[in-house]
Amino acid sequence: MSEEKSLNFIEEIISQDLASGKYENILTRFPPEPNGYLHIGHAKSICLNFGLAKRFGGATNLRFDDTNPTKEETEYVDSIKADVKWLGFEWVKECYASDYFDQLYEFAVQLIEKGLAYVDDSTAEQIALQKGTPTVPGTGNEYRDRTVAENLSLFAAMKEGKYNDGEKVLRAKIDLASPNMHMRDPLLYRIKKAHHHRTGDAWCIYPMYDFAHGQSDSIEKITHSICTLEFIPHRALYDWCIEQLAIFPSKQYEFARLNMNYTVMSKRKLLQLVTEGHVSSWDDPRMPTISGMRRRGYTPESIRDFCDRIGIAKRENIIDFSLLEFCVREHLNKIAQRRMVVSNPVKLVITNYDKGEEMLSSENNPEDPTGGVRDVPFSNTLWIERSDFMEEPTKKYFRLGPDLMVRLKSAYIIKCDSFEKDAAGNIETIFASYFPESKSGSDTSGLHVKGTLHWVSAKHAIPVVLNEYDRLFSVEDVAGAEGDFKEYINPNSLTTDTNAWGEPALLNDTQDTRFQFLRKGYFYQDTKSTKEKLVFNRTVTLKDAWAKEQKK
RNA sequence: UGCCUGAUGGUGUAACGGUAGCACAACUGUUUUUGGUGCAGUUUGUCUUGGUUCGAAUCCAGGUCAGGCAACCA
Repeated sequence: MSEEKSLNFIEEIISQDLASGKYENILTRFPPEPNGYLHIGHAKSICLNFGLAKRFGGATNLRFDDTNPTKEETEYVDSIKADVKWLGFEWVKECYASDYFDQLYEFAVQLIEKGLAYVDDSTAEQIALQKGTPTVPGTGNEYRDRTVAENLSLFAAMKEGKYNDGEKVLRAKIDLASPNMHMRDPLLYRIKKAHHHRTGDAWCIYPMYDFAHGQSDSIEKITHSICTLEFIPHRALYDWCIEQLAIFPSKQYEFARLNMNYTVMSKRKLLQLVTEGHVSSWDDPRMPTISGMRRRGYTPESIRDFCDRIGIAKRENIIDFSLLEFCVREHLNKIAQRRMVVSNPVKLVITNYDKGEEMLSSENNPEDPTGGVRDVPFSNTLWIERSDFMEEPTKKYFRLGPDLMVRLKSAYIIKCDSFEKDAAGNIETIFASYFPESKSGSDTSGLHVKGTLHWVSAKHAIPVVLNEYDRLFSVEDVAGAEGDFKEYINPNSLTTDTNAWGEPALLNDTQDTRFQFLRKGYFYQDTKSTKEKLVFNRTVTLKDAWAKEQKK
């Protein structure tokens, strides 16, 4: 299949580089900063980088871009590794920009020696001012003319810790009038007397992104360094550093990052949702994080399929959330175990059933002929969904109502004879009679019904809790909406249903079984679920044509 | 009044000078013991104006629109 698919622009470049003999093998990298959990946008980048290597017979490094000690933590490093593995990818080397600090320092010294870098004593504000604006060239200052010897000793003193944060920076000496703002003597090193999660207190100066990323690529001999569109202006600097240092010429290519409607993708906003308690944690099933999707029941296969379908291009995009849901249903439909769970139940008594109880058999997955069957206990007192009964049925209602017939899934066809209400006027019990010859699998009744209901035997049913999730935000374009994005959080993004009953087979299933609760949706046991208290997260609903009909 | 990107149905993404295709969404029909699934089908598109060419989504020029760039973040 994927061989037939046409090449995206990056695959095009790679196949040319391979055909021309520029490279024998390609090496890509996935370079997250360990300052948060990975989200679906990272999944796109992961699938791209690892996928490219897989497709063209190369390899991929996992590199932590840990050059800002104040934001980064080991907790994030661990979660990132777990998420990449869970998605199904293996890196050939685990790297850290912080492992290159010595080398990077040497690179900086080389630049100083070539007269291409200088120590600047200006404040951040002064530097910003001196950089000019996109339409006005920047101006230099007296520090720009320091001698090589002076710069060398000042930079060494910076490293020694003789200055405080913000007192001095190392800058490249390029072109203060460049139309590209990033080339107007960019900062290379800043002083940060902060504890680093890996190097501890060994360093008090840290390289900026622009003086770490390209060099790290080069040190690892990355052939194709793929990043998102906002780094396009950085490419000139990326190339400049590599050229001045005369090191391995890694090349940077940019693609459009993933945007999705009804959610947010920025780490800053995701962090805010967690710290301010709008969601329970980074792996809250409503979060677009890999860990959240995993807990919700998404499969790695479906996420990879999604990343495949959205494609790689340079055009800005906003992908429909429903495409992700499509991919999840597509996979789950093939693998999920079918079970019956009834929520908001109403009692159904089958008045002419005098066998007491019997075991019926039901297929585990109609999509999978090898999926087998399971036993489901049947008796004269069942629970069915309250919404499957209508006292005064409308025309297109295929479910139960006075004098209406339906099939009970894997059991019998029944006919509603009467019903009783409680004092408050709610339906309390439905009375029906069944047709013994309509038994599932050996139906000789000749009866035809339009509706099939799921059910559980009241005395065999086990209580379950259902977490039903909806979109986290109620507007499509969350980032573009006016005001604080948190105002648009969907108040109904989580509904917990504690009045639900499942068939006993659920007790025999393992924690990581993927389920389809018939006519309700796909479900997956929550991390906090136990045999004593089963808790299921709804991964995604089934398509529901009746719900659509009702809206009309 | 700078520089850099980009512009193809509702949403994405192909077509590399030669029939605008695919997926999702929507809608119709059909099958079905899940109003699920499957199957068949329908609807909807090349930002604009010129130019080159037998022929332009594609090449060229101008315009329009959208996004990005002036963190001691990555």
